[in-house]
Amino acid sequence: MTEVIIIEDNISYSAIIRDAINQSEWCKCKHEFTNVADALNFLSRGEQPDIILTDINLPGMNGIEGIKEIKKIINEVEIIVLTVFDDNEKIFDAICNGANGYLLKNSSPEEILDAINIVMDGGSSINAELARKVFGMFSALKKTKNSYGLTKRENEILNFLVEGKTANEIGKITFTSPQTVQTHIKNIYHKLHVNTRSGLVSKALLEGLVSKGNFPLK
Amino acid sequence: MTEVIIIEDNISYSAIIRDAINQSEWCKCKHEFTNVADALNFLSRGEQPDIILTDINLPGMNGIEGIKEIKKIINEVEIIVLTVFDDNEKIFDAICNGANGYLLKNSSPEEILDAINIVMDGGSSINAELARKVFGMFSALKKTKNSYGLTKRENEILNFLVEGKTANEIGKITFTSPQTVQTHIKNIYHKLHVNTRSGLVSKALLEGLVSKGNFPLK
DNA sequence: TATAATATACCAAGTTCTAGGTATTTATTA
DNA sequence: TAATAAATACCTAGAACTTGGTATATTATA
Repeated sequence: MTEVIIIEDNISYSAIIRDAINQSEWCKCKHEFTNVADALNFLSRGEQPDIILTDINLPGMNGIEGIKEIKKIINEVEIIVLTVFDDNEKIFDAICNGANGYLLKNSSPEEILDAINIVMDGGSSINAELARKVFGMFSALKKTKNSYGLTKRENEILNFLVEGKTANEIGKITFTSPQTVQTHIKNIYHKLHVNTRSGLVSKALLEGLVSKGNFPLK
Repeated sequence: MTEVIIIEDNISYSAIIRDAINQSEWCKCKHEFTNVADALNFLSRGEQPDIILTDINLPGMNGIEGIKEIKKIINEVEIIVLTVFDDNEKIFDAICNGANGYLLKNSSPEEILDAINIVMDGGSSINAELARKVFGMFSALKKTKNSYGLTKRENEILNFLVEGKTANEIGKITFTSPQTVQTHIKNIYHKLHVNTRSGLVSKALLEGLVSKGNFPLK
């Protein structure tokens, strides 16, 4: 029997979910909370639910912080978040904190039970609309246009710099003199408006000017 | 009527999918290809399918490169990829290139039709197992923070270094001597096993040792 | 073909970094 | 209280970087 607890400040919505859960035969919800603090209090008494269904926008501590605190108490619990469509930041944070279910707040009892089922089965469940939003953000991120007009050679050298190599080392690799490499670096500096090696590397990575595997996505 | 084309080198699996699609009333597949080149050739003749269902491991050009090339010809098409479970890299690449459906290669005809439906409806579809894998990688990423045992001061200085500041500048900001800053940097080098400023900045960013907003996740 | 862009290479002065030290003060912890 | 960790500060020599130049051969491109 899967045990679920709910953290949701809208008590009427919370009641709907609870009832839906309790009507199933494999899943029960005996405890509901309207804020994270109460739930943490409950968990620290040694209770171990299988699933925590939590809202993100909660009074007091929000759901994201809540997830972090919950994981400190029990790490094995599965977390499913309920979110509104426009909460881009929050969805990311939830993913990073290890939630395995993502539902829109208007989800039907069936959708919620489905998600619980999938998560208990070892999968992750994400609503199709949210999935498109999440994927869309990743793909937008990857459009690493070389907007600074670096040449092929400059780009090659930039990549070596990001790997921490010195002008000397790069010269040996590219079979050119270190002075030539230094000249290229000088030109890159001017194009990117930086004046330190570290600033250059930082800008290159943060703006996706170099492609380190799937970075910045992994 | 939704038009689908399939790119899949396993012709028997391709046939199963095609038949399943053609048995539906809202979706038809008239063209199958065993490699990307043939599909590109087809698309460049002006054909505009709604959905491209593509394998990732293909002979010749792989599915990821394929997606890139396809997008160059028609940008509006929806892409659903078929992948094996262990293809971590590939899944990321597919997401980054804007695919909106992710199915395991053993997916049933029903699952595939479901995915097509969701994607045509403006959502994204991802198999629960793959979703957990993807989310798990993100959350693992977020946990690599400061595993090198940097002290508070070292961490503070690391952040300034990532901003491209010199030891001198950092000294002025922190009201300490540049020599002290230099000593801290030296210690950071030892802890992170690097020996250049650029290598340090690179490692700090790539491993999430510094927190620049939600970077590296946005 | 003329022009612009790219890649190449060097000079030089001043600054900054790197790596090896030593050493003191201030918590923190065993 | 003794030991440890953290932050502080300085020394030195050699390496590397930064910034301002100049200059030539090659390759696109208008």
